[in-house]
Amino acid sequence: MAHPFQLFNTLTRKVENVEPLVPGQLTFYSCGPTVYSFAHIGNFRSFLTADLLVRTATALGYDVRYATNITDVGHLTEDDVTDATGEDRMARALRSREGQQFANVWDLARYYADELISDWKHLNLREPSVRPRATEHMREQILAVQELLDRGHAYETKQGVYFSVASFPGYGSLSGNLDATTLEQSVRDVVSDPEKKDARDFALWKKDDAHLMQWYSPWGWGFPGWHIECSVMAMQYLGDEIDIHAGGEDLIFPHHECERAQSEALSGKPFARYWVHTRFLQVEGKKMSKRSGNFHTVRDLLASLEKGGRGVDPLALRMTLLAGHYRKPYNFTFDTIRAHTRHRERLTEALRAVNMDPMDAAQGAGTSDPASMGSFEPLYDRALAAMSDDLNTPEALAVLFEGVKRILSASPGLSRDEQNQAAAWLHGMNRLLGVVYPEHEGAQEPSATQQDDTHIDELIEERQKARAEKDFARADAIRGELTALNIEVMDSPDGVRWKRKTTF
RNA sequence: GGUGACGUGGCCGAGUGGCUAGGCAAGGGUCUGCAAAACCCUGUACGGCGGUUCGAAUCCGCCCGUCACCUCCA
Repeated sequence: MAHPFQLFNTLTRKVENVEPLVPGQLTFYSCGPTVYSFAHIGNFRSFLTADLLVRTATALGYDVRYATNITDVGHLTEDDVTDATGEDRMARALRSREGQQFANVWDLARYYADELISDWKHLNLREPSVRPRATEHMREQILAVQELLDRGHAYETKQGVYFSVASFPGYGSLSGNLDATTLEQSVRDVVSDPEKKDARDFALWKKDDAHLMQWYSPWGWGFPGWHIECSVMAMQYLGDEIDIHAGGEDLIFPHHECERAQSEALSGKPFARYWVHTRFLQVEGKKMSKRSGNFHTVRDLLASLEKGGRGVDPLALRMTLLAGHYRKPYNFTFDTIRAHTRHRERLTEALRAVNMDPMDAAQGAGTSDPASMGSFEPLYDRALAAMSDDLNTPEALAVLFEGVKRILSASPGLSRDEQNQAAAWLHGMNRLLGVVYPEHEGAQEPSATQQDDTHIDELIEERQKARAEKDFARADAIRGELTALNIEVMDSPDGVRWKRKTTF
């Protein structure tokens, strides 16, 4: 391997060389969202970290097996609370105005899961090797809970089944929440099961025959605890010991701490070797929340202006999200989106300069073997080195811009050979970063509609005619009309091009 | 209260002991019927105060500020 793959491991609080269990292979589990609403940019910052991890590992030559789940069970908003205030997130979503279109929670979950995958593709995220869903692994979860009971790591009360934290000495080492008293105090003011033996114990199964999603178990009707699904699915698809486990920083505690305890109690082996956590982003300098008015879903940003969206180019959004290092606080702003929309335009210019049609660059995906990049190979190497170094995306982007500048300064005038080398480099950079051109069929420009385009093309046509007749007054008038439609026209030696102007 | 992270030019962001990324925005120029794109040029920053050192944005200490987790959240 050209570069050692290094990642910050939450467990050891150090940047470490990634040494997989089986050399050359990498098993990776990334925690997905609960699908009770549209995914927001914060969700995707974390999914993007997973995506970049997979791309980098693949580029380094690892054979990656990548699982990411969909949580389609509505867990309680407070894990321990058994009274009426501990409401299920999905049940709440169903009652909301938007949720009333769904017949039941199952429909709601299915709808948002589909939307998640649609956003996923727009943002050029790689498809996982497997995308398991919690509801489709109920039997395995019940068996796991039973196994924990049999092994003496869990106990049953009138209200549920709990994992006994005292039975697992390593509890707390991932999050640093080692102090039992602190934990006890923090859960003191919520209503909890009086039969729980230890305040830290968490639910494996909740008995509840009134819950909107319920299954039959050895303990009667109810539903599984939040953490058990990931243990079960990770172990089923990747094995008892996995190499890397990732998620948002909020998952360090309690989710990953609990997941780890359960899994290791089940298998008797270390669960994940490296834990990778993505920091929350801020939006316009503040924590993203609906109340602050800075809450953005991916679909709102990508949707066209006509449809009430912001008309952001999907890959510009992707680039904006990866412009900050995943472990550092990152302030997401519209200024930054604007800057990256510009970068996308330059990238498109570069694709043109090397004779790649930006719209179907994916089809023409020629070779991107570093050897065929010629003098661009060092630039690829630097980007790969940056990504290998704990996913240093800002550095990798800087390398990308350097290469783009190099291509544009030399063009026109690039030889056929140079064009091919530059094209191979751009393909390689796209495989690594996914910001050069879309990789999924139909993932580009969800904002554009056929109708708009026809009208615009007519105006352009008319203007061209006027220009040919040297009727520049008429040509400029049409330009004005187009400008009013937020269309910018660009004349060039090889024809007219136009684009929608950024309006945010 | 406990634990942790971060503070770089107008803005976004690398760098982590000497060689001082990259981009956006701005100003000037080339090109163009106009405009855009593109290209060329200009711009020397590291929260504060001490300390270590021949030399610190980079190491150490203190202070100030911002954020996060400990409680549903990616």
